[in-house]
Amino acid sequence: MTLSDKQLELIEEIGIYHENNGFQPAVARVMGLLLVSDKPELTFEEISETLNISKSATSNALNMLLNTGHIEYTTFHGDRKRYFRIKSSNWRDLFNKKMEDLGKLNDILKRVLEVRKRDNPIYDEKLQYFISFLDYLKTQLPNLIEQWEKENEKQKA
Amino acid sequence: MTLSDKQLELIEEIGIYHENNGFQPAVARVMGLLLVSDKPELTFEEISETLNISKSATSNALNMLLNTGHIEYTTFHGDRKRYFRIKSSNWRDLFNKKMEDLGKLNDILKRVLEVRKRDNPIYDEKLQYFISFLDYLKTQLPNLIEQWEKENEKQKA
DNA sequence: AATTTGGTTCTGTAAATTATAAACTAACGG
DNA sequence: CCGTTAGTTTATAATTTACAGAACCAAATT
Repeated sequence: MTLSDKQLELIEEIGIYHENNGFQPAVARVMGLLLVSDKPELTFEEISETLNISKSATSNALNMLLNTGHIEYTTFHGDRKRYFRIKSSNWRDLFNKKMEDLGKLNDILKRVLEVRKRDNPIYDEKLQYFISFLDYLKTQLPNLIEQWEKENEKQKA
Repeated sequence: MTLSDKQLELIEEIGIYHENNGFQPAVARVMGLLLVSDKPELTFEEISETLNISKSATSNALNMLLNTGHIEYTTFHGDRKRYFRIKSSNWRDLFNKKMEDLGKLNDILKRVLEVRKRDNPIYDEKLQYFISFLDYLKTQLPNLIEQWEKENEKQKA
């Protein structure tokens, strides 16, 4: 498989994005490739060869991405190869994970307020403020998503 | 300075949270300490001793956090020590950074759609859907924040 | 039953990260 | 100007990570 310069460039950018989110470099490149590839589904061999990573690195990356639900595969009758693709539900998941992360932060911060004993309550105020914002965000986000879905329907109609 | 078990535990949790966000372990622990400490401001020495990290690690961590605007310090007349504390504006910044990151992702995804050539447009649809959601989120987030600020005013009154 | 295909698992290692200890420096106090 | 305090810088040690290469394995093919 050959890729255009733009595709190669994008794979690197997507790679760096995912590296910053805690993925290993090779794993991040596999995500990039599956995303920018003209073909939506690629085999183990295609991935390994196109990205120039060893079979072991490819195996590890694919299994990691399968386990974390980022990709999936199909097979075809009379063909032992697996055809990997990005899980399309993955987008919503990715967004949800970011939001969950904020939730985790919020939980920690609430415990901070419980545990530390500051003489002057002024020091707690800003933190309380942020916590309550995150709580508000959590309640309002579903509404926002609903609203957007409505808008989207309108546009289609 | 002595910390309760709960405080020590929280420092580790905050540490792990920040490590996942790309901070070095020692840096992440310093953030944790400044957050859970009963005293809002701590000296270099207190930080170094309480966390049991070397002077150089402490120096690096504090300078890194100063440079990235996560902490700040005050001084007092006739006292050469600096008193470090978490920048309170930091909370909003932290949230903004997460949102910026989603914006970055969105930019990349838009370019993906431009660059890859998939025969079947069905494969582009879900991605387009996600992109338009992120766009919508970007327009609506300021409103949401404004709304929350209003609610907050009401509560105070 | 031997070989090929489509991987997986194990071992070694280069490179990067993280932290330490010790030497150093700049400011102040006596 | 000598010692102490408050840190910084440098050199280096320890740990972790990320991957390649090779051996390995199970299913299908010849």
